[in-house]
Amino acid sequence: MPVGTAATVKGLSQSALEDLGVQILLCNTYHLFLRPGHELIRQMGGLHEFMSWPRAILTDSGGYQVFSLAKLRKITDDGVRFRSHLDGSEQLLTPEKAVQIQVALGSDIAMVLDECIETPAPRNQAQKALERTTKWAQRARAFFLEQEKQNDLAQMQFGIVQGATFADLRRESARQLLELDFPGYAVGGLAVGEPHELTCEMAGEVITLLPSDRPRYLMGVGKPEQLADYVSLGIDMMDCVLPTRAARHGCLYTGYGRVLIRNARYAKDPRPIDEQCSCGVCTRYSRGYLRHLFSADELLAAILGTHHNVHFYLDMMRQIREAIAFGNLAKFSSDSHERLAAGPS
RNA sequence: GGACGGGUGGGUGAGUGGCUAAAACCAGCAGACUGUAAAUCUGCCGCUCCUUGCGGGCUACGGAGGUUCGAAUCCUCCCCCGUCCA
Repeated sequence: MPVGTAATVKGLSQSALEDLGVQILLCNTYHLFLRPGHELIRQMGGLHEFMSWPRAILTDSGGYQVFSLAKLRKITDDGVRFRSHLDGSEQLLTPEKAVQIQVALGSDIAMVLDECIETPAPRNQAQKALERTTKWAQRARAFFLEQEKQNDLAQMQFGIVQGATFADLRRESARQLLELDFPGYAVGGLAVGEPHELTCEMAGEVITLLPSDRPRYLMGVGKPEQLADYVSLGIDMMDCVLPTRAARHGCLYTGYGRVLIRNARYAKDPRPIDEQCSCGVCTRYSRGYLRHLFSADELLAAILGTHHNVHFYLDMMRQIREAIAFGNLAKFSSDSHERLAAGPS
């Protein structure tokens, strides 16, 4: 899932996203709540209509902002009190409020509000966040089911496993959430500081407990060379800002590593970003031209870079699906590790 | 011919006796980015030497002299640039 926090994937139009084959976008509850406001979006016909996106939308709950905006919030058992980074106003986000906002937005998948903490974290802190996340999930689930009864929602709600880097806490979290019978489950609070091996270990601990006939979603990952690892573990869904953000910063992905397009070595390079890539950028523009756009700080740099990186990620996932179909995901995974580590020519 | 104002590292431009190899910004070079406070952030950015250290040497604030323990900073002359007056 490409990330479109503020109802836009930075640098790409909705038609471009459709053409790239994007099936589902991630948008953000907290950010859309602050601006332009969920009631406004409801009045505009819901998020799909508002942003003209006919395909699926998953809305994150604001749980990640508990982590990323740690300096601007205070957390209590009731919910999270944010100091808005936009206007300084104080905003209270509770599990119920997060549901309410997402119902107003009308996303296809709504995430429960969770407490995402930095890793590594002390065990008692991890335990506390886990317990709160479970309690919030219970409240969010109850509130959602109530809303569903009243409003005939075309929306699903996913729970989020926490537990930092403690295997037993992760398992405990999963078991508690299973009682709430979510139609899909996410693993959150990973890739927030711990090494990749530990991310895999934690995801692996939990994945086997979660029903394989329902989507299992690892939140906020990952680097290109990590995607196949996660899928190998049983992960069905992922989202990440990396392809879009890195693109804006001049980091372009290829099948053989990253091209830091601002580097002087690419100034007169007539080749495309990735000679194996079939995207609209690689079939048309040279590295030299792209480097020029980035150097000159042109808008088109971000647009073309993002287009390529999103294409690259989607293509990576296509290849992974293909590998699964052919029964050689393990080989694909190790091969891609090697290729991506090789570095661009 | 005269009167002012000014000449600082690739650029703009601070600095008006020591804490200055010289602020800041830009450019340049390299790096980071994982449920987006990110078109952001970080490091390097005179030359050179090595036992890589808050290390040594050299060169540097238009030019040449001078004052001073010490000068980008003060003095003298010269050369440029701008504005104005003749």
